Formats: sequence, structure tokens, C-alpha cells
Amino acid sequence: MYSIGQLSRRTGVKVPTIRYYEQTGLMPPADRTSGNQRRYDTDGLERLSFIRHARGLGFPIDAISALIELQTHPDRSCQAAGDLAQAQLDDVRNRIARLQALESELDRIVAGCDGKGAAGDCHVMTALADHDLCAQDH
Amino acid sequence: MYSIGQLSRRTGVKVPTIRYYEQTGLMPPADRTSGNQRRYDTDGLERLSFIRHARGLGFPIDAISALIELQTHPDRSCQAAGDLAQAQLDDVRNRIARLQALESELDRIVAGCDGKGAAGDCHVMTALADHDLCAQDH
DNA sequence: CCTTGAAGCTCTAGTTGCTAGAGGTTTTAC
DNA sequence: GTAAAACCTCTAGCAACTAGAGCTTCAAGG
Repeated sequence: MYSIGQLSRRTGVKVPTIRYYEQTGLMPPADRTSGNQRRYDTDGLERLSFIRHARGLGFPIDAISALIELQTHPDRSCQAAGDLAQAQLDDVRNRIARLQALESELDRIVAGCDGKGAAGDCHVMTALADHDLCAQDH
Repeated sequence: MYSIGQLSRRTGVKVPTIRYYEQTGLMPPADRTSGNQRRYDTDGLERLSFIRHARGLGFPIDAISALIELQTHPDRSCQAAGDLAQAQLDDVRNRIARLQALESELDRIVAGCDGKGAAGDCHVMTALADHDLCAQDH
């Protein structure tokens, strides 16, 4: 049996975050000692590791919740899990594309700034002040 | 003079967001009509356009605040604005790199899922359950 | 056994950047 | 004049935590 601190150290998830996950239903309520302290078994450890892994991959909490629901019903189709993972992959790809557009524009803005002028003539400030100079809408 | 709705339509910034920007100090307090409605001049329009442009580029509010401070002091060095823009560019690049690592891993996870199995044998679930399968820490 | 410090508990509120809704007032158009 | 649109302030919520206050329990050392 693990205390919450032991669980935290084993998984890398902070103590308050474990409590948060229990509060939001992602983790099942833990067994308690007579002193009201949480105690977790290896199932709890595995659940939290799963959550951490999925969070690390950027899955939102409700998607993880759905994945866990699938996990507790092994007879259900794998299709749903695949769809959730695919949706997350698509989201990540969209975010990359958007960030790359931002990078290009910021790169252009930064490249035009030699840091020598006064703020009144600053290329960065001028670029930000002139919305028409945007390469594209954002 | 513009009403807040007119300003919103001209800049694409929502009315509550304009109020929020005034509350947080990013926008100066607006002149008011006798009916207590905000009225903005072209300075206000330009300020909000600047804010929107910078937000669109991902600058956090406090960085925009710093940029605006520079803007109101044209004698100050351009170096600060360049630094802020460079910091934002670095942040965007870091985020891209992190997302690309996520993409690789998700891609691998998704690629192994043909959607035919039951959740109990699901490659996605297995991959998320096994933290050791991570290509790298995240 | 006692003491002390570490670890645990619940509860409240804050972070960032909005966003939504309630309940009221003002403005605008017909 | 009337009705609808637009405006106002205020409160609270969202996502996913995170921090701190004030208290209790546990564990280690003397």
C-alpha cells in the first residue's frame, strides 16, 4: 500500500494534483487509514501512471476519462480509443501548424530589429502597431 | 468616437474582452457618455488593434503591457522591445519542439491501432498504460 | 514514552485569459 | 411612445492545476 506521497514520488504527479484527480473523478476514492490518510494499491498506481502518461501526451481530462471508461469495459470496441488518440494527434498537428505560422511572423519581426533605435522608431513596435503588415490573419 | 460595440466590430475583439483589458489596465479607462457608456477615439482604436495583434502572436498580457509602456516612452531603447519579441519567438519555438515530440509519439501509438480489437487488447490503451514505452520523457 | 518534524488532511482562493449570465439602464429605430 | 438592441456592473465559471492556511496524523529519534 502506498501513501499519497509515495504515489506522488513513484509517478511524478504532485500530491495536490492527485487529490485534484480524485475530486474530479479521474482517480477512484482511495482507501483511508483510521487517521483518514489515503492509501493506494498497485491498481491505484497503475491508474495514476496511465493518467500521467496521457496528460503528458496532451490528452484533456475528459478524453482521459473516456479512455479510462473504455479500460474498465474490455469488451468494448477499440475503435473509440483509436478515435480519441487520432483526435489528439490531429489537435497536436493543428497546434504545430498554427505555432509555425506565428514563428514565421515573429521571426520576420525580430529580424528587422537591430536593437539600436529608440522605441519611437522601433521596428517591433511598428510591426505590432500595423495590423496590415500581418502576413496572414490570425 | 466609437462605442464599445463599434470598437469590437472594427478590431475583432469581443466586448467583454475589451472590458477585461480595461479592468486589467491594458486599455486606458474610456471616456463615458452621460449614460455611462464608453466612448473611444482613434487612439483607443489603435491601442486595441496593437493589443489584438500582439495577443494574436501569442504575447502574454504582461509582455504586451511592457511593450505598451515602451510605446508611451519613445525615448527608451528599442532593445527591450526586441528582447520581448525574441523571448516570445523562443517560447513559440520551444512549444513547437515539444509538440513535435508529442506528435511523433502519438503518431506511433495511433499507427499501431487498427481499430479492430476490443478495448482489452487495444494498442492505444496498452501504450498509454505502459509508461516505459515512451520514446522519451515528457 | 515523549518530542519534533515531516507528511497528511480539508478548504479556500489564485493562476491565465478570457467567457457567460443575471439584472438592470441607455440608446436607437420605427 | 414602444420595443429591441446595445450598453452597464457584478459574479462566477472554464481548464488544469497550484498555493497557502490551519489543523491532524505519522514516523523517527532521543
